[in-house]
Amino acid sequence: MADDKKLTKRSEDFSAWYNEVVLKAELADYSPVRGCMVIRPRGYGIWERMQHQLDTMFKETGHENAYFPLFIPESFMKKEAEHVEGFAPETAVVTHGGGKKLEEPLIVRPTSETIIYAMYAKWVQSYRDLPILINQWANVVRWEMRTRLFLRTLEFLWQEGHTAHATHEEAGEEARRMLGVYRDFMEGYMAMPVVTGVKTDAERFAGALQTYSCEAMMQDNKALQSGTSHDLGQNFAKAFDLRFQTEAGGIEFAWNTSWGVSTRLIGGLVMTHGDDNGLRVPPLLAPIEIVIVPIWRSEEDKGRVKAAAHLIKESLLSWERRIPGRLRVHVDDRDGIKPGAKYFEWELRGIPLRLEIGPRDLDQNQAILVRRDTGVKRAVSLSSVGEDAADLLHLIQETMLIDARERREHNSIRGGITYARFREVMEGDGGFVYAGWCGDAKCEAAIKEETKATIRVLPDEEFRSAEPPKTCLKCGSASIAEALWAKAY
RNA sequence: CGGGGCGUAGCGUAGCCCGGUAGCGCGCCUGCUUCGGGAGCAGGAGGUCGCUGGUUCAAAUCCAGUCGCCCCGACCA
Repeated sequence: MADDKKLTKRSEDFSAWYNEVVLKAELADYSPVRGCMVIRPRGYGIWERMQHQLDTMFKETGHENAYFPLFIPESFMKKEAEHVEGFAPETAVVTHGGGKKLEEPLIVRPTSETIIYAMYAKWVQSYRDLPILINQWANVVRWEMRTRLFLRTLEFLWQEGHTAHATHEEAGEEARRMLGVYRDFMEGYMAMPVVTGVKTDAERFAGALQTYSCEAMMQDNKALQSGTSHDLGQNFAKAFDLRFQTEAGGIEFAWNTSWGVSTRLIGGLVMTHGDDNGLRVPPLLAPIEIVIVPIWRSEEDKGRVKAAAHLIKESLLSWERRIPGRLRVHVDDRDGIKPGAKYFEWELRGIPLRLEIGPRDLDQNQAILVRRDTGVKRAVSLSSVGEDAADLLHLIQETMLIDARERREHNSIRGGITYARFREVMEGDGGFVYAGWCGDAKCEAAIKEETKATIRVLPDEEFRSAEPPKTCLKCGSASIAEALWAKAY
């Protein structure tokens, strides 16, 4: 049945489409544990490439990796009032170990601020010990009510950077710097454009002074918070007695930041780039960039075409490209499956470039390159296939970002929207709406109540409208900041 | 936790009202023919019908209970 093979269309049921893509492209699968998923090799391969690139960027900005325990003493969590209040409802608690009740319950980390700053307090005596710039790659647990593959699971993988500084200014710069790193990564590698800005009180991280965020627009026009960076001020330093002696001889509390991105990014990748044929992976993150499909009729052709396919792979692997690393190539020479079936399979999995080689091509010393993003086919000479493939991959990467940005702008509304119109938009197609805000949390809450839309961020300057809004979207009094409103994941 | 739905082969499902040998599609295995956009034919493997109890000569089917999952609402990367 042909219908069994087709995905639900995005326009029919976006949520069903998303689940099918994740499962059928073999990125992840449901596990026997409620709310927890298994990340399969094709999904984990993308995560590994994300990790590698981010890790490089963290190192380039002076950070080192370390590892802190999974378990956090309950008393640690309780030391920062807002923090415990924010996370208590969603923590998993270990009460027994080795068959005995523990004297003090252990929290399975939902995030590691408390244990990390407790350790920093031990390591820091003087301003000479600062800054501390540490990142850890870890799993965390948050006991969510409703889960979605990659977007919200009880356990997920992430990185959390934790830094300590001598001045607030330096910490503030760090928080902004890492937000910039996230943005560069999301746009440069994921081809996922983001709006950056600062969160309102309602959406701020529990225990932070300021939370900065990257917000991306998914194809259903909802916002995905894809990375956050926090200026923690001295809140945790005070809770954990993280003090240092200044150059002048006084004693001060250190200033902290924390910042993180998670496997949620994979969900963002799917919902940013996927189409009705399946996943589309930007080349820079694709574990396989090029799949070679040999085509044959006779036994005789089969031999020579398969041999040619492997030779082409060797040729591609030896190509010196401008970016680090070799081309990542796979030859699909499985017997008993027709080429067409292979095309559908690799398209579903989102491989950016397909190379078809058949007897007729071989006779003409050429191959066919097919782009996953546009479907456009092109014949190339076997003598220049490496260069052509590398160029196309580069072009695909660029095109995906441009297309995603165009889609976002097309679904963004700016300038003088009435609240009635706003409600229509949020009940209809949704999107990003830039509008004024009076600064009162009551207006924000009322809008959330009535439309489900929230302020995703107060956008950074480059994202703001040329003409600043004058009045609050809700109450009509003077606007103190332009806000980006949207429904969110 | 409130509302709605569903548990039958790896996946999707029919059968249930009206009890009586568990069926179909996809996938899987073998063979032959195929192979430039989801192949065809032939043969084959695969099921404690979520679980427990009850009614009955007999339960996927009727009754009671229970567990799990999915969808919609309040929290969240």
